[in-house]
Amino acid sequence: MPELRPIYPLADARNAIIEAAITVFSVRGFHGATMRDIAEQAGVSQGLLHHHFGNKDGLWNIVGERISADFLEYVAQEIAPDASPEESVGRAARRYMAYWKEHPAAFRFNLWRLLEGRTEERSKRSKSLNERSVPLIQRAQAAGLIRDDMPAGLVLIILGALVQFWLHSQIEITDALAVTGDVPPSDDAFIEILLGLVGAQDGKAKRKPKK
Amino acid sequence: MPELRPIYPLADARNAIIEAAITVFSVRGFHGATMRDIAEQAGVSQGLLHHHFGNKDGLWNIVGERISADFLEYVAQEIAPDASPEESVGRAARRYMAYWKEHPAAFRFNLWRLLEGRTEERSKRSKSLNERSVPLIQRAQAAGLIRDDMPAGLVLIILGALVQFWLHSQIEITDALAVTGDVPPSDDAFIEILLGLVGAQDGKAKRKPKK
DNA sequence: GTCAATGTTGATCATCTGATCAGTCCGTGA
DNA sequence: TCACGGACTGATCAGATGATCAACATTGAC
Repeated sequence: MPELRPIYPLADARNAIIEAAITVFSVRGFHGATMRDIAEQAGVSQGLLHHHFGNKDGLWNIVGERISADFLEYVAQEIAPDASPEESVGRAARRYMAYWKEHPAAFRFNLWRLLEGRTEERSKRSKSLNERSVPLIQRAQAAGLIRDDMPAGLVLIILGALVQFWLHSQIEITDALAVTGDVPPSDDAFIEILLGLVGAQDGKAKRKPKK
Repeated sequence: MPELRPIYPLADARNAIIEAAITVFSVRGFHGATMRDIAEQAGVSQGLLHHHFGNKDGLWNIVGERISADFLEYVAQEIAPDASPEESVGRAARRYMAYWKEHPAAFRFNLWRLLEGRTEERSKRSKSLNERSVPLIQRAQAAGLIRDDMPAGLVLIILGALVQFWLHSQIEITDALAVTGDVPPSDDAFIEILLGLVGAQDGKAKRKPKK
């Protein structure tokens, strides 16, 4: 959290602007946000945004790069190539959820970016993460921990999709469960359910619930 | 596709406007779309939009209601309360995917609506669908066709989330599979994989791939 | 201390956008 | 036939918005 209304020789008004832009963009999207909103939120003049980032597109792109880099750094360090497959898939899944949970603005920004379309570096961004994660799952498949009736990449996609949906659709989930009088599980319990879904399904090797 | 440049006593310019609005809103979202764009796309004057719908919000809401009603009608008729559980879950899942596949504009509009936040009737909208679908899954669970280690509502949510992700993230999916040199399955094959995921997992009752 | 480069502001511009409104056109019912 | 109401248009308005620019402040190199 950067200080607002920075003392003059603040090292980096630039960072304050980026932080403000993340906040405003994530709430209203590209077209809904205004340069004035962002400037006010950052506590600087509007002209300064153009001085540092050229135009609105430039600012949007910088915000996107910042978020991608931050996310990658946070998640990738948990996906060590030499980790034992025993608990590593669960650990990675929990870390993945934790990031988006702790950075709801970044989460929404990515949804906006998906729709706004101005994101052709998307695959480039996820490439390095895939190259770390997929072998992890392959090893877990080889160890009999993860079902091997589908490619490792698909397992990864399924886990990622469900975590994302879990985070942005609590309302729908609550509603669907309410039909039978159930209540949504906790975040950790949900991860356990996911791991059970993709766990090896021959009776014996079935995943035991965590303690 | 409504005729552009309608002859004067055209029964319904109103519908032409709604169709145009679906198109334009789905591409650019609420703030990105302009009343002029929509008017031009519909082949009418801009003033007419305000005459029929009051303001931009009014038009946005009408479009939302139109899409929701259309979707419900399309999907719900496949979910007969008296259907046998044998193939009904698969049929419903295929129909669900088919709708969004055939109506990509409606699909994108719903994503926009999720982000724009102007949608508190969302749960109301999905309620009737839940009340039809959940019992369907419960019966399939009782018949030993669907895994019963999680509530029926959660099975529904998981299937829905994966179909949606499947539709809007083909790029990510292709990338993740490319790591191991795999290619994405067809739509139908993907549905089969999903049913295998949530299928009862005791060796015997396992779901056999379709023909 | 001087000076150039960079950071920063506030005012201003041109354009876009949602909304309004007077007025025209057409069908309909008395 | 006439009058009325609704559909529709085209021009126009007021406000918002992205961008520009001249002027001032600050920093750091020499």
